[in-house]
Amino acid sequence: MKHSTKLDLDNYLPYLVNRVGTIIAEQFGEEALAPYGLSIAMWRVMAVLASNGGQRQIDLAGLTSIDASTLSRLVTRLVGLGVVSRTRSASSTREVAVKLTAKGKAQVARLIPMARDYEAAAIAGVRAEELAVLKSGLRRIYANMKSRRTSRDCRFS
Amino acid sequence: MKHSTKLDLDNYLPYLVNRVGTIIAEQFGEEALAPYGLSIAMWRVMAVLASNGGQRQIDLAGLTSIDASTLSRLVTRLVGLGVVSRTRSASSTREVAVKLTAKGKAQVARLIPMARDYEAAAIAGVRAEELAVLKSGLRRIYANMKSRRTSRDCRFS
DNA sequence: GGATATTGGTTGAATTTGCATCTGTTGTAA
DNA sequence: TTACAACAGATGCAAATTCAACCAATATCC
Repeated sequence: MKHSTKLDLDNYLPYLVNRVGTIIAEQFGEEALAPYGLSIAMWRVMAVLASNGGQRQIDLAGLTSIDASTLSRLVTRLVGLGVVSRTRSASSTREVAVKLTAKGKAQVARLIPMARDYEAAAIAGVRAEELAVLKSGLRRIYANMKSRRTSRDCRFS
Repeated sequence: MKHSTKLDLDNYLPYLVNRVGTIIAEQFGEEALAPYGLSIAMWRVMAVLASNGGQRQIDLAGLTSIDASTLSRLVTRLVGLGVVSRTRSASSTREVAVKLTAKGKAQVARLIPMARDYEAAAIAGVRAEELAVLKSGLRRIYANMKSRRTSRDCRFS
C-alpha cells in the first residue's frame, strides 16, 4: 500500500535523531560534565561562546536551541559560577553581551578534548565520506526546517 | 596544530544532531500535536506503541529515551486522555502492560501522515542514497553509544 | 517631534523533570 | 525454604523549564 498508516520508527528520521541526541547528551553529561558541576545546557552555552565568540543572549538562545527565558536564568547561574560575564552591550543598553571569562575558557579547554573523544566513540566504524554525508545532511535538514519556520512566521503568508 | 583546543561547532556531531532534533520537535509539536492537545513526549510514546506494539513501561522508557519516573506519570496522563491502557501484566504482577486504545490508535493514524510530511519537508533536497547513509549512520552511532554504556555499567569491567 | 510597534531581556506562576527513595514482586542461591 | 539481591513501578521533592506578562530601550511611521 502506498499511504501506509504504519510508521517504521527504525527508519523514521526524527526518531533516529532524537535517540542519538539523547544518548550522547546523557553519557557526556554524566561522565564528563557532572564532575565539573556542569549541566548539558551549560556546556552548550559555553561551547557556543568558545566557538562563535561573545553573543547577545537572544542569539545565544538561537545558537543553543535553548528558550530565551531559560537561557536568561541559565546565564545568571553561569555568571555565579564565574565562567561567563554578562555586560550591557555598548551599542544598545537593552542588549546584553555574554562572554566567556578566563576561568570559563580554561574549563572549555579542558572539556574540548573530552568532547572530541565522545564524538570519536560515537562515529566509530563510520567511514569518513559517510560521516561527511551524515553531517552535511544534518546541516541541510536544519536549514530546511529553519526556512520552513521563518516562512510560516512571515505575515505575508 | 593537531590537538586544537578549538571546537568547530558546525562540524561537531552532537551539536548538529541536537539542533535538528530540537527544531523538528518544536515545529511538529506546535503545528501538528498542539491542536490535538498532545506533547512531543506523548506523541513519542504513542508512536512507539503503534510501531512496536504494547510494552512494559520500562521498555517503553528505553525505546522513547524518556526517564522511567517521567514516563510513569506520563502514562497516567495518557490513560486519563483515554489513548492508552495500563493493565497489570499477566505473567508478572509487578509489571505493567501499556497499550494503545482504539481511540489512541485513531489519533496515531491521523498523525502519521503529518509525521511523514514533516520528515519529507526535513529531508527535501537530500538524495535517496545520502539519506540512507544518514539514517544508517545514526543507527550505528546509537548502537556505539549504547554498547559503550552497557560495557561501562557492567561490573566485570 | 510624538505616537506606536517591535525587540531584548527578565520575572511570576504553573508545569515538568529527574534523582533518590520507597513498596511490592520476582529471581537466585545457600 | 528462607534469605537476599535485582527489578518494575510509583512518589516526594527540589531543581529546571515553559508560557505569558511585563519593563525598558530602540525602530518605525505619521
